[in-house]
Amino acid sequence: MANGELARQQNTHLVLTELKAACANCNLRELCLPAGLTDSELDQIEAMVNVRRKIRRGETLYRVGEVFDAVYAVRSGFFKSRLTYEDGRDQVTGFSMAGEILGLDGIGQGTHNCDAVALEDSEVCSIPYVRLEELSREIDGLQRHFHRLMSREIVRESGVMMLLGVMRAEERIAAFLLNLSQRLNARGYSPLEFHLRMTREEIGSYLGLKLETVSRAFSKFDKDGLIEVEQKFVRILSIEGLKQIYAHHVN
Amino acid sequence: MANGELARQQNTHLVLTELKAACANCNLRELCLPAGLTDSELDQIEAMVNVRRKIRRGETLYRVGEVFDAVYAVRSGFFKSRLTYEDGRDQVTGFSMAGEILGLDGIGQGTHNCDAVALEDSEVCSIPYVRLEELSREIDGLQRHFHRLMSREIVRESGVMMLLGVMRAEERIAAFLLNLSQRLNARGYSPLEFHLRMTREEIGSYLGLKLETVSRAFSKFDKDGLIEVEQKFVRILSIEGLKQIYAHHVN
DNA sequence: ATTGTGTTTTGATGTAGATCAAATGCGGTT
DNA sequence: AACCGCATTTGATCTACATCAAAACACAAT
Repeated sequence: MANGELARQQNTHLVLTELKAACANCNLRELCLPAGLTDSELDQIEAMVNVRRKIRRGETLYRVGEVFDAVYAVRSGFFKSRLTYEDGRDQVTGFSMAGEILGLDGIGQGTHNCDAVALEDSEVCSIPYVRLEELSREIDGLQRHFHRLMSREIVRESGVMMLLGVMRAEERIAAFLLNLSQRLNARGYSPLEFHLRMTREEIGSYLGLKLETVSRAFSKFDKDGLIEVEQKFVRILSIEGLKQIYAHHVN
Repeated sequence: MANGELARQQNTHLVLTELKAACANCNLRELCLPAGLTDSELDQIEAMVNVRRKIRRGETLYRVGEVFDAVYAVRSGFFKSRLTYEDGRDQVTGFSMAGEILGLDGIGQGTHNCDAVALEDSEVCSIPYVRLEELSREIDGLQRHFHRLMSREIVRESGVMMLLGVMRAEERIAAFLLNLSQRLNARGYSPLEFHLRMTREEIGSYLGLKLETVSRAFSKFDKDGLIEVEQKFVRILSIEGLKQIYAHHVN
């Protein structure tokens, strides 16, 4: 492009102000950041969040074995985290949407422990870990917030362990749909109608099921009037009905 | 006892000095604490670890819903962490041995998210979370160490997710034995001979299997000359053989 | 020693979900 | 419009593990 240079010059200013004002104006602020920050604390935090990065659908934010030096806040888009076993079998360990933090698994060994793959064009804020360490020594609320985020990830994972360890196929899928619904709701989206960003196979991998089993459960829920499914579009007709799926298990 | 009072008086001094010197002399120090602490930092940390608590076999260190105010370092003994579902089904989410940290799940919501049950008479060091927050603002190494511990717990759990999501029964059990072996080895115990502290049912719950399946796998491994099992006693005859169990899966 | 209680082993049978297979549908490319 | 590659659905069959059942064993209490 002939006017690429000009465009870039104009952008320089735009990008800088955008970065400077980023967190204060971000509608995901209450998800990413602790409440009750002073203006100067917010300034410090904004200075720390120094890079926005765009990830195209299908590309990875990081991969197993890469050096860990930052955690990421999802600004827009959708990710899966994936662990691949030596023989090629893989396990989706989580799905991340706007306002959620990715990369916490890397702190322990200093290298990333899974792949984070964008399931749609996405944007993340990059937060260098050494800066995060420094700042959380200065800002009590940030320290605690960060600890909470890690702890919640531990709790989330033990929930998945329970799902994989004790629930039956339809229970897992009902739980999965309810969880998605609730997270979308927390972000101001409809909890009753949404587009799945992942394939049946990815859902299956997350839930420890085969894609055919996922598909059959969707069809069954549809037939039973609990949901309407059409490809990736889902409408929940009965939250209560889904909840009951895993309430009346015969032990 | 008639001389209980006297014994307690003598103990007062003993206990205090024991606490004062606790971490510096503790043989689990390199598991619990960061390396390279100065003497004064070590003093501060020792002051923070202010309570030793004994938990009898079968008793709980904490339960779901209890207020979280401390994390615990296992000094001796063995614990399971357990999540109970509304209908009574439960999932063992982990086993903890000396030098490991319990309770990290509580930070997120301020209440414990699982039960921690002693599988044998055990002792823990109690570390009040607010003191830990304060100190990790002052001691960089402690902050990082704590973050690492949490991150490793996240990684451990995603490993279990893979185990539950993609492995077959015998693979899970081989992986379980190898993991135990490796952790015992890191603590100076024999990696090849050990006593299981948990029942077949608890192993099964952890691995998403029924106790009969666990028992059958043990018998099979024994018959195949990979291990010797006699009740809770296990001798590993071929580490390599166990590793191969989950190497040659037909995808 | 004896009784009781809980754990483990082993066998016989059942089943939830995997696997195999084929048809249908959809989005992107030429 | 026609084609291709990929995702999804649905049916038929298979199988790994669960379930059911019973015996053997370990350990604690009396």
